[in-house]
Amino acid sequence: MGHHSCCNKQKVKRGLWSPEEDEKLVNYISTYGHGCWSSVPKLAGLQRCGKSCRLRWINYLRPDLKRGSFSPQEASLIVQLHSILGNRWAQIAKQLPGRTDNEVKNFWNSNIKKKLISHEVSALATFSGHLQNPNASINNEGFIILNANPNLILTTSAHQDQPCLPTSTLQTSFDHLIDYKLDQFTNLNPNANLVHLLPSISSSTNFSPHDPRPMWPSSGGYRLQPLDSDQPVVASGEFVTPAATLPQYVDISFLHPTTTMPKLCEVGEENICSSIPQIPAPLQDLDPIIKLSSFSNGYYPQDQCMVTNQMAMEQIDMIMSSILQNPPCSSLSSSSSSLGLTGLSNDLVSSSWDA
DNA sequence: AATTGGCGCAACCGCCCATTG
DNA sequence: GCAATGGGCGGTTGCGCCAAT
Repeated sequence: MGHHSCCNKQKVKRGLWSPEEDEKLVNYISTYGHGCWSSVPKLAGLQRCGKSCRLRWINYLRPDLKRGSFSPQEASLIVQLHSILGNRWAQIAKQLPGRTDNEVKNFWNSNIKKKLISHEVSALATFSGHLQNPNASINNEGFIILNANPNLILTTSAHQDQPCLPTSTLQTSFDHLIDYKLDQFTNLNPNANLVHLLPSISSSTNFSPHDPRPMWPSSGGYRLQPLDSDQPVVASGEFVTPAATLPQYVDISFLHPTTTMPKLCEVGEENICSSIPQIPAPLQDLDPIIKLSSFSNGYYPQDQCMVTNQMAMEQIDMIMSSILQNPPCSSLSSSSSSLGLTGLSNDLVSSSWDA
């Protein structure tokens, strides 16, 4: 596994491509096209494997590639598409003419991700502050209650790069929380006890997948649910609110009190769009302190693969038209607010490429 | 001037999936 | 139906550059 048949042959060169090799590959593909990649190296007079030739062409030699640093518009688009698509670099790159998935991935990992981490650390400071706030409390069932505004809840995300909070977070120091976050980002602590914040379904309820669906609360708190818990059903990890950053304070007032949570088993790729409530109101009226959130589209399941292409494309269309209509530096705030994207994206797009 | 550490990026690796014989 | 093959994708590695010491 790993190597294709053409790569197992003798005399296959690896490593950086020389200008001479580039020239041979460009000349050949310009004249004949690539056809079957496995035959390209032989026909082009290269001692490379076909896969290597393909990669070199796609990522570097293609004439339609756009070289140079990413523009603010491109960076803005990447941030917003990533909040929808996750690490689907090829899908993201398709929305960026002249950019490759490799380029987008590198840009994210070397530039934006750093900003995310630093932003999340500052968000955690706020989170910690709210936990120490007498207006926030945890009741005896483990619900976080924000008494001052019952429409504000704490959310986490199951997205990759967006780790959940440890249960210990709620009892221990802020420093511990920061350490934990960094561990998560560096994969040093993958087996930590994680929690999702779930709708406040009573833990005393013996809940089975065939029972009536629980309701999203119109107020009140969310219950902490360890990811590795043996606790039954209680929709453990089935649905979490989407988020590009953690922790967040999200206005759930748009969720109608009678909105029902679909069961995971009921939400196939074909009908998830209709299952997900749309956001009727922008978030710009939220208190500034809660504008840490990036709330792309109501909520979606823990498994990001469940997000359909159709849903993603609708989002992408919205984002792209918004970006085209609004120069990012001057008006991204309003455009992102209209998309339910706040705080994080603005900071990122205004600073991530400054250097 | 030499060394070191961080960073960006090109390239490779490992896997998945579709196609083909 | 099955194995071999090829294309594609996301994750990871390692090299080279550069700034800091």
